Amino acid sequence: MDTMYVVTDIVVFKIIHWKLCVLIVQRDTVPYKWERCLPWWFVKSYETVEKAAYRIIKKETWLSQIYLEQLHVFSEIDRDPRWRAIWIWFIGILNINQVIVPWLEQKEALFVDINKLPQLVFNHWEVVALAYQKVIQGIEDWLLITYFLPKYFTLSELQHIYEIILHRRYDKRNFRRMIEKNSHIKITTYKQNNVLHRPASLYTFIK
Amino acid sequence: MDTMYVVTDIVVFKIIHWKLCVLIVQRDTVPYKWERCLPWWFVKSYETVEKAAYRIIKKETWLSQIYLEQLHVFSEIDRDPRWRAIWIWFIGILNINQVIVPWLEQKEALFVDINKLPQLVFNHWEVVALAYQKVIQGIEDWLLITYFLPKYFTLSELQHIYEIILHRRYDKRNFRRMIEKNSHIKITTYKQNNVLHRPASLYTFIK
DNA sequence: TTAATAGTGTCTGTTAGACACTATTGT
DNA sequence: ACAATAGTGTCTAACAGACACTATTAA
Repeated sequence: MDTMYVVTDIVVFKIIHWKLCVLIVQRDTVPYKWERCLPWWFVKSYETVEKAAYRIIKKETWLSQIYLEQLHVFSEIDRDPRWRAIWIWFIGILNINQVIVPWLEQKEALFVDINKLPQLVFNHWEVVALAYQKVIQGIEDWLLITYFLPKYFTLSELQHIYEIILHRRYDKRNFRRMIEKNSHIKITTYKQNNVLHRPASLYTFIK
Repeated sequence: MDTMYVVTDIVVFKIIHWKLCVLIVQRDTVPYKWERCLPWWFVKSYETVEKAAYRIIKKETWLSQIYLEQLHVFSEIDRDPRWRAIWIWFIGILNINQVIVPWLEQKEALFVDINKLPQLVFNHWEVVALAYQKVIQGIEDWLLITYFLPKYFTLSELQHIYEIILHRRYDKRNFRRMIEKNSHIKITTYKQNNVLHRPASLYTFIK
């Protein structure tokens, strides 16, 4: 009957400029002080691991809205020689309209193309790969994709995000037919405006 | 920076008499002493959560082989008023040939049909439901079903297990065609023996 | 009128599901 | 021979994927 530190770590995904990106921060504690890593912190005794994850995201991005889902628990005894701890990893998803305030994006926290990640401490690169696999699964199985988009979106945007994450192309007509059969995605009467071309109808998710 | 107790809990599944069953034990500590619950215990500082799960299963069943997979972390602060703890839940699967020694099965640990579970402490019933959902997912997505069967098995056994877990029927011919296309399941040259009918060919999983 | 993207229909090959009889073994 | 389960082929409807042109808006 031993007690341990509990740490929450998060792989935050967001599509930026039609690329899948991951939120990277700088460590402000030893070991590896100032090196690049994924957002993390200790879970406090008065909060759940989910609450801790929300708190960490808010500290790093000033955003209080994010989709979170548990990814995996790591509990190797020699991961950090100073403490006995376990690491509860989350996947987080921000939608394309959720912007991070600029000075934060410049100085401390930033999104990096998943294909151009810098060296990360510990096994963080492997965890990103695991998280990406789970996102792919979630998109094939159900509506995880909804969290990458705001409430209203065009079918081209939706198709674009499918293509980026699943790394394949869709034929526009076949894609639209697929969506028509999906009972969770419905057309609205709204349209895009201020675009330099025929405005697209906006769609929405119904859960 | 607080420390907590870490508990591992396991939902162990096994097909017995062609029914999906869950391993139930008796609590030997307060609160709820002697009531039915799922296998659990504290994670010690010198082991991972997985090692703890194996240890718990060995204590309850005397079996040292089991398939384990992480299910979910619960960390509500008021779940147990005596300690601040977090609960790491696992799914465990035993194959149809792995028997529990009889006196244990009678006295302390036993498998109960998932449709006839007794009252369980805490939210254990909900966790079983969550675990069952994940098993269904795992069977649809990939080869989780392999863990319900021993190394060699007949297609009728495989079909039977699919039918029990996914709660649907398959046509024998369509099922066999489906399996032929599955590159992870291969026929062997072995056959059943000592059966009162035409002996079936044995198949095996290649991973 | 042009530039830019939205929106639409058909054909074809593959797959999933419905369906019934013959084969092989032990007793 | 009988009891019991193994093992096999065809037809059809639904679906997935390939493919090219017209529609609508702002500038």
